Amino acid sequence: MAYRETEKMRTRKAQVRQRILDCAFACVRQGGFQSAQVTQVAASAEVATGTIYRHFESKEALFAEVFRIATQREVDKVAEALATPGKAPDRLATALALFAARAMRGPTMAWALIAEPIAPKVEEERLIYRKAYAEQFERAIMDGVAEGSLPAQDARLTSTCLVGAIAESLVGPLSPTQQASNPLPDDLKQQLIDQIVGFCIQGLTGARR
Amino acid sequence: MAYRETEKMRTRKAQVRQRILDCAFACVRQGGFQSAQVTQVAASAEVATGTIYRHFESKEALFAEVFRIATQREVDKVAEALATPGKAPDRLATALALFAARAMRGPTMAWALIAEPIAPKVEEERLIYRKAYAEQFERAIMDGVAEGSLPAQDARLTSTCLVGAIAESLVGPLSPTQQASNPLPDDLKQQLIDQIVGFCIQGLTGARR
DNA sequence: ATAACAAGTGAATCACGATTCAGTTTTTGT
DNA sequence: ACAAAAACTGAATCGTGATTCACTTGTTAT
Repeated sequence: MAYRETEKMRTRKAQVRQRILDCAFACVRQGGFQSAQVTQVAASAEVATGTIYRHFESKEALFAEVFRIATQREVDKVAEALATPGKAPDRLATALALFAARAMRGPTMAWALIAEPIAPKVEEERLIYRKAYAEQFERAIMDGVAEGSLPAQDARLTSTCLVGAIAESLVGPLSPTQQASNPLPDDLKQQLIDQIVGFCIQGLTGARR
Repeated sequence: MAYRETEKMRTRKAQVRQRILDCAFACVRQGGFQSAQVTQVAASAEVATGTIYRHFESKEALFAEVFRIATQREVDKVAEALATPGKAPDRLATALALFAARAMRGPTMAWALIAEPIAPKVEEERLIYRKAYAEQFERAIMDGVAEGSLPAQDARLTSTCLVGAIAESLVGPLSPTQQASNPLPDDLKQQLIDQIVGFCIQGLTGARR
């Protein structure tokens, strides 16, 4: 008898797996899921195509995991912003601005997470992602209603409207293509974000801040 | 010498072309652009695959035209709703409700027009479509600002937020898949639409209607 | 050193759908 | 009826990219 899996090997395997994940992530960040090819991921991770399949069930499985990781990051950031002390409208404004700013900094990834059409298995992850967001915003909105800083409303619905308004105004008409060609200067970006957040908060509170 | 193109033939050709367009339209309505295959369109129009290429440059060209037609229909409806007499907020509320109701009645098509990712040539059409919408809503918002029924704002941006909020709340989380499996009863649909429009108008005016 | 097994390789294969095109049918004017 | 010109047909081809697998290399225990 011989070869027994050892700690060293387990570590090395995990590293390769991680490198593949990182490279896949980079591919998506750069060109979205559409342009993410197994061959490219393999090349940039410096492994053979076949190796990908030693670490992941399929392309879909790999990218589902990439999606999950990217998503978790964003949701955590939003959760963090919402966890600060203060009245609900202020916390929401902060979180929305953060969400918008991050989407703007990485529009391709934002588009990929929010709207880009993808394989069913990845789409499932998107549902989870959306639910996670909805829950964050919903909770804050419900806090606001409870403390009287927001009028009564269907928190689930309005949280969805928030995400839609931001997503569309950031990655819709000012779409991926345009983003690459004409990057806005920072001050205009900030102004745009302020306006979008203004609209959203007004939609929630019925009043200008 | 012989065959000279005759009126009869020109008509017949136009009919075939139209039948292909109609069937392609039906395909998109049913399954979005993603699932629209040339072979299927041909089959349902009862022509050979090759015939499609006698009438259209390419698959992209065919679907670009389908997109244009579907789009024009929607934009016309919105334009009509906005053309009624009255104060801007009321006209906008009517138009938004109409937009939402139509999207809800045909969610797959709505998704295809608003957000489904597609070939570049079709994407170009989408840009035109979005501009057409933006122009309609923008004009109404600017009317409102002028007549004092809306506070000063960046009409372009807010009109985009409107579309995003509606699109996301109708075809996002309550996505194509879900729509098929659990169709809402009419009264709840109406209620949902009212709430969405409420959020939007509040976002514009800063006040409940 | 060697046996036993796992991990890695990448060219070959497969899947899928758009597109082509040689052959067939239809239409038209004489 | 016939020849010229389209229009139609659909099986074959092509392109693209995921997936496989026979083979090579690396690792471990004896």
